[in-house]
Amino acid sequence: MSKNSPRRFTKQRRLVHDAVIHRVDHPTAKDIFHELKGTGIGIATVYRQLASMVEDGILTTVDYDNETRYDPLTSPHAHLICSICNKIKDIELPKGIDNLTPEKLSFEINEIELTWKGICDDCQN
Amino acid sequence: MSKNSPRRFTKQRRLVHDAVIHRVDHPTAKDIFHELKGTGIGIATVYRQLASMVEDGILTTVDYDNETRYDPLTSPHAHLICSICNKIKDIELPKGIDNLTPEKLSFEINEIELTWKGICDDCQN
DNA sequence: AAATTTAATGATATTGGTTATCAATAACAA
DNA sequence: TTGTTATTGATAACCAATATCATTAAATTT
Ligand SMILES: [Mn+2]
Ligand SMILES: [Mn+2]
Ligand SMILES: [Zn+2]
Ligand SMILES: [Zn+2]
Repeated sequence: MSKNSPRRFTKQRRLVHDAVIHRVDHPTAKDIFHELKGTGIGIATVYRQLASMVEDGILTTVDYDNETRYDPLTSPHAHLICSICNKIKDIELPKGIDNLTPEKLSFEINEIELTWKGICDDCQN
Repeated sequence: MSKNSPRRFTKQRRLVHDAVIHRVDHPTAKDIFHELKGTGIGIATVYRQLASMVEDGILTTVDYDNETRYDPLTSPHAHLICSICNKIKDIELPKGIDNLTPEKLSFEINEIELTWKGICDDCQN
């Protein structure tokens, strides 16, 4: 949204970017950190870079179980969260959802968050 | 859901229950603790009692900003969250929402979570 | 290609929400 | 009343996330 600071193209920024940009499983900062273990990157830098990518609109966040997860899919979509394995799956936002938006109120809507929680097919035994 | 443990009616349980059961603003554990400041109740007990009330199905939880908030409204409903004052309002779940449920997948849905984030009328200046 | 500027890094301390520990207490049953 | 044991409260511990700060290294200027 705001690009007011001159962002330097560090090797750490590239590392975090490349580690998260293609992932579809909504990793935490620690997940990314562990993936980059061999590079010597600091945990604080991972947190900082992920936060700056959110600022830049490259990532969105998904809060689950009081932990921030990062999502490279920035277009509006819904989620399926398995309460057993905690996996988060992207799913298409239902077509008619915008028609159901409460417009009577003077609430200025910026964002919709739709999540179905349950048990994924892998965990159904 | 499960009432497998013999729950004792302590005065602390009554205090927490009475402090949260009629609230409509989705308080945190610390909010309840501060409301009960004069009673000498311990912060750990507040956390424990709130958790046990969730177990008993008396409360539900709403996670926002990596903090657990407690909700005495246990029937399915949606939320409006103001990203400025962080107030959470209950709102009716749109009628047609169940028809939009993704049933193609073999995902066993237990719960729906629908939240609109934006700016409440009070914060629009 | 230096020299300069300063954003970014990494180690680590700190914060804040939440849970674990455990001796003391009190609810409940006998 | 007595015995059992769930619950309490103080506090240590845990964990995600942020703040601090000396050092490093992009980016810009000589
Ligand atoms: Mn997603
Ligand atoms: Mn609610
Ligand atoms: Zn699963
Ligand atoms: Zn507001």
